[in-house]
Amino acid sequence: MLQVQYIRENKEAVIDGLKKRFFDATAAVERVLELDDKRKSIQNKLDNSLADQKRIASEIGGLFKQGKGAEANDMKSKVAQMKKDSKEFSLELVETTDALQSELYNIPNVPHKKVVAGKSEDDNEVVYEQGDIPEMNKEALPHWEIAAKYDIIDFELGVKITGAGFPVYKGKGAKYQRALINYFLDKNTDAGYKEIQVPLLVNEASGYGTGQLPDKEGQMYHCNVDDLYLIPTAEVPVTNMFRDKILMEDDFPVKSTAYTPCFRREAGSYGAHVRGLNRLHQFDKVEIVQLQHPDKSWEALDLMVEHVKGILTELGLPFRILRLCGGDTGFTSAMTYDFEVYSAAQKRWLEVSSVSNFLTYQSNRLKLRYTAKDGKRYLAHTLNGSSLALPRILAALLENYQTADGVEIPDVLKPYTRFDYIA
RNA sequence: GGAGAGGUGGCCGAGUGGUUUAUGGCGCACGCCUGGAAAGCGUGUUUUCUGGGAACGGAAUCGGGGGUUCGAAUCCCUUUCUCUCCGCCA
Repeated sequence: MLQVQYIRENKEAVIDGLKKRFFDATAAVERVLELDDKRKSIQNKLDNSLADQKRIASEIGGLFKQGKGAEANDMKSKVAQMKKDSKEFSLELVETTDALQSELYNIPNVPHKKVVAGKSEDDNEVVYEQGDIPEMNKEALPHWEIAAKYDIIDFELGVKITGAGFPVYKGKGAKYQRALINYFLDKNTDAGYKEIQVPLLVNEASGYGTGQLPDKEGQMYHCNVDDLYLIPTAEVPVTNMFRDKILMEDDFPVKSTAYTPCFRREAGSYGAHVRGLNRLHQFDKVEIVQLQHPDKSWEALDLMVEHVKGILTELGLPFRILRLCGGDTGFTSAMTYDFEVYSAAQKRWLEVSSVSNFLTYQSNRLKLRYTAKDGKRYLAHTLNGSSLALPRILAALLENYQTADGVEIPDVLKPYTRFDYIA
């Protein structure tokens, strides 16, 4: 969430910036400032009342000590009304703080100045394109047919075991996926990211920390008995490792990478465009997360984009990079780049990575701070991105590398797969 | 799952209702001392909110939440986590 102080000092800029999301924040900003003023004045009254009570309590203590019980009992009656008042103040304070909090939860991050206004994905800007769109012959198969032909991914079997959106990878399909995971993790650790293995179930506090709760509750699977959520992305456990942390300025950058399965309910989305591996309830993803000094986060975002670019280049997939418009940029992000690879047989672009800078929006909620050289504490910046999401990469690799005799493996992956060909 | 013991500051560790300050130690920072250093001595050292230009104040904070009391680290309720023993288990 945004910081009240930031909103106060940049009121117009916040309102203007959010217009790029077609989000009218005028009223919400006013309410935030009013609630914050109210909170301060109540806090003041409460503090004063408590200070008086504290003083009297110690006076009573002194009187008892001196054996002046009668005087002490007189003073006790004086405190009764003060106690009543302070009780009321503290209830009011909680109420006001809660109201302020929920106003703040409902205001999205302010897009960076480079982000263009726009309502939907149609307004996203293509900022980079690489690789030729492959010319496939008419017999070129979409990946779900390739998967069936070579018996490497079984969608029906997944339906039997669990339900739609939970494919079973078999033989070289399973190995291919494992090879990709290892390859991605190696690329990330080579770039200085520390490899982490995290829990796949998280508690409520973690869900709030990264903003999945309370708004997107329906998108996560929930284990009711234990009140735990299956992670929709490694971002949740990895970022929450640093919840309530105070780092030293020299600790930056903190770079983490983790492979995890991801679980998403994706309610109501069925049909042709979610066929095969295009959209699943369970999928694998390798994530990169950075904690950054506020002065360095934009540079870090660019480097993360370059990093993902490098991987896609090695895989030999044609791709493009989009800078998302205001309306398509995630609620918590100030700027997001999406990577899309071209799926030759489906003749469409598939999103395989999303790289974002959240500035202090996440860290404010996480209470993730650092101590600067001047001894003061500031919120850190957080960034994350996928490098990469497996299923659509696998789909594109299967489709783009198919030949009449089988599916070739990109050279860079051969040491990982330990086979050169799927036939 | 059963029984028991615990959670105190950056760390260790004392503290069974009341002295305006949570004992003491370690670590860390600064100062004194020194030719320089160590030792020694002195000062400071949780975090959050809040008043103030600042100096300097006020409030909260002893795992979390609630209660009793004029007053709670201390008593009561609740919750969570850790440890020990037993049981189960890859």
